[in-house]
Amino acid sequence: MLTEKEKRAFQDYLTQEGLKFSLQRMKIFETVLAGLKHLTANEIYKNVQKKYPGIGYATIYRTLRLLCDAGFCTELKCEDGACRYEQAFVNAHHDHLICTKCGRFVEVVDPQIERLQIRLFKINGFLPQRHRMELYGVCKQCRK
Amino acid sequence: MLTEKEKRAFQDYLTQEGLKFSLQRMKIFETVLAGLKHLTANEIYKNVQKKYPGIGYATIYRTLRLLCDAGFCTELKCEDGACRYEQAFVNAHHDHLICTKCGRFVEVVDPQIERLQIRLFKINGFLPQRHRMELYGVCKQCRK
DNA sequence: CTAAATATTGATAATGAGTATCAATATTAT
DNA sequence: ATAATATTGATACTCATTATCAATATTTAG
Ligand SMILES: [Mn+2]
Ligand SMILES: [Mn+2]
Ligand SMILES: [Zn+2]
Ligand SMILES: [Zn+2]
Repeated sequence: MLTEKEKRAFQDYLTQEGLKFSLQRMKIFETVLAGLKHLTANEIYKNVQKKYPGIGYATIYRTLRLLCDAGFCTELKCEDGACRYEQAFVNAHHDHLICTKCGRFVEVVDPQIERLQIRLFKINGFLPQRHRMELYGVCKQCRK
Repeated sequence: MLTEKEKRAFQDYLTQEGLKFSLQRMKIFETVLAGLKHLTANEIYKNVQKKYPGIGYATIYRTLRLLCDAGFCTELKCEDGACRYEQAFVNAHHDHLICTKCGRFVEVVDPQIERLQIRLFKINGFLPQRHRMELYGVCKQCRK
């Protein structure tokens, strides 16, 4: 699931930025990119620990910040108060449908909505930067 | 800015729910409904203190929760990690354009977007409950 | 290949928002 | 008025995240 090309891109980024390579950084990068999506920092911590016990909490947070800054990963501030992370290497921008019963995330993009959002920015004299749209409801499985 | 009718609605709500009237509750209600919008709990705390020194932090949080449950007020989980509150007595649902330079909030509703959101729920087998849409950009003033 | 320069790490203390606890006090019903 | 009950403020606590710092690892220069 994680290609050599992606690993190299990460190493190149570190070099470009004058940062040093470390095994913990690579393990976190691998976990975030190859693993499940929409994980909290704590879930990522537990995942990385399986492969690399002894890793510190602080390193998880530091590296997640690094990955977000580098654009390999995006942060999603959730309603439960925690942040969830998902790889942004392959996946481009998308929004989320979230089940309020089971927490399921469904990724969606509606080009019409995206266009109307730009129009809203324009109408109100804003220079568009980014947006966040979350649709909360009950998924099919949870209604049975 | 705060009418007798609104005050009475609050008192009626308390009675209906078997809750008791208190001066601190009324002061907080007045501040949230009459004051600025999109304030954090701490900002509301400081505002209420001007009129009612000695009020406790816990009472602010408790009453904000009460006001949200009652539908007088809505909570907006912001990117800076804090919640912001705004009265919902007059104002119905709306979304926000937020300036990333100055923090200005502009309230918007786009009926077309709202319709497309419902369609997205349907397409994905979700029972719609609510949504949140925030558009981040740079406002006209901040681009000068 | 060393050794110096520099960045990273993990442990842990600190922060900040929000919640839980509890005895003192206020409101309401009788 | 009195008893029953809810609310309050102080404060301890939780939870996610950030800051600090000495020990360690990586990189660079010689
Ligand atoms: Mn996603
Ligand atoms: Mn608003
Ligand atoms: Zn579900
Ligand atoms: Zn602005």
